[in-house]
Amino acid sequence: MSIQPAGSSIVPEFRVGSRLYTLYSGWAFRYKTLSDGRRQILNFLLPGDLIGLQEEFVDQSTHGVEALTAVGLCEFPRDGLWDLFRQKPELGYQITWLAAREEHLVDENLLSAGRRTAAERVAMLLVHLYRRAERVGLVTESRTEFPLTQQHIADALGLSLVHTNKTLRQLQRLGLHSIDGGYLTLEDPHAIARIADWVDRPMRRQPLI
Amino acid sequence: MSIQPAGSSIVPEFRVGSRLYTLYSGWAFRYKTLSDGRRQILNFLLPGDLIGLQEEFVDQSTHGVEALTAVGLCEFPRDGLWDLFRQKPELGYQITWLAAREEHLVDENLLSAGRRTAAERVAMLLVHLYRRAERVGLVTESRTEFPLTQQHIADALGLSLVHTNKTLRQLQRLGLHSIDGGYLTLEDPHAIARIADWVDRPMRRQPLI
DNA sequence: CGACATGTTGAGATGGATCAACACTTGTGG
DNA sequence: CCACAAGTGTTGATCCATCTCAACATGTCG
Repeated sequence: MSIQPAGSSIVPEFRVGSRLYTLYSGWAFRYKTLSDGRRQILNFLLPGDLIGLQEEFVDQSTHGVEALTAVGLCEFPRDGLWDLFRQKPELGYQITWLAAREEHLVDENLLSAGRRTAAERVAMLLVHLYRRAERVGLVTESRTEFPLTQQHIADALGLSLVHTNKTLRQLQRLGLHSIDGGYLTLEDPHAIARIADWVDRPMRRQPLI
Repeated sequence: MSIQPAGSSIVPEFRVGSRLYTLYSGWAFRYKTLSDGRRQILNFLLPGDLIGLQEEFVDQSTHGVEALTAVGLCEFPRDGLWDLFRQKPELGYQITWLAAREEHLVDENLLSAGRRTAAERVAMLLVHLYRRAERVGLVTESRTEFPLTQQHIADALGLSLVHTNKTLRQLQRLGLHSIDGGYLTLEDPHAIARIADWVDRPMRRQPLI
């Protein structure tokens, strides 16, 4: 396993033939940028998530991956995914599981960016990340580490930084959540979930790779 | 293989335990809706695309799939994906290939919805769909069947129907494209690609399932 | 023929963008 | 130790891209 510091680039946005990892510890995110610099964060990565699967199939890396905190990475063997599928079909199945789940995350984010208002997007992001963190055991005493800056939130939601700030403050003033000292608390989980139009769907237990 | 008419629902938006198919012929799309009816189209499906993979892993279907034209569907064996991976790892590998590629499509759409202007989104959608159609042999004489209504385009781009119409007309007036009689032509592929900030990236040959 | 889906266009309203300041913290070099 | 720059968060004022509302045209289908 290798360790990388917060803010470092795990997969550069344009690059040929990178490797496949699982995120063992820490937070990261996938992103794309337009040629004039506008950036969209595609989804956030929590422990257990896969990094670099698309690069295996698309010849050029089309998104970057960056560390939000210090991260631990677990690298897959170099000899190719195809061999892995042949030799350990169970592992192949689990990789597909993770790929389908990540697509599900992007689906949710696209629904937000395309159809939700600013307040709904922010609420959705907070609830969604909180529940994901919860599922991988990152929540203690009703709060979770929350290493995103407002710029990250804005880039994830397709909003401007300024409007993101105003919307966050608005929700916080309503007593829905608080972000303090790098930790997120859902002060009124029911209300914030209602705003986000969030329904907690059961997912199968996550495979351990 | 089964056939379904245009406009029919292939996978309803909320449903437990549906099946896995490949789209053999025709056009379809995946979508999600908020509880008040706002709809977001996640991506369009062309021949060779997979339908229903997420349902295999998420216990409840979280997106619907609808046919745009009459479609031919090829159903995977009922006995479960896990057996398939074990017995035919090559097929498993190709399924993962397709899953990663579909995620790549959703990534692109999220970038559009989050960061592109209306004109850029429309340009991107037209170029992207045209190139995809081209890749599966649906382009003849520089045009492709184009079964989307403006409502579909609006729902895919996160725009209102009215603004979608005005933007389409604007691009058409500039001589960038034309949509006529259910067919799309890129009149000025270079210009429209520039607006879309589109770069044609090579992809590996698509596996035939 | 009427009902309905689809496309088109103008006018006015508005959510969110942009611009501009400023506060606070952290790190860095002198 | 201070001076300064850079990153982050906050807030008000103004602007504009897009939304909403409204009306109408066209084509299809029963």
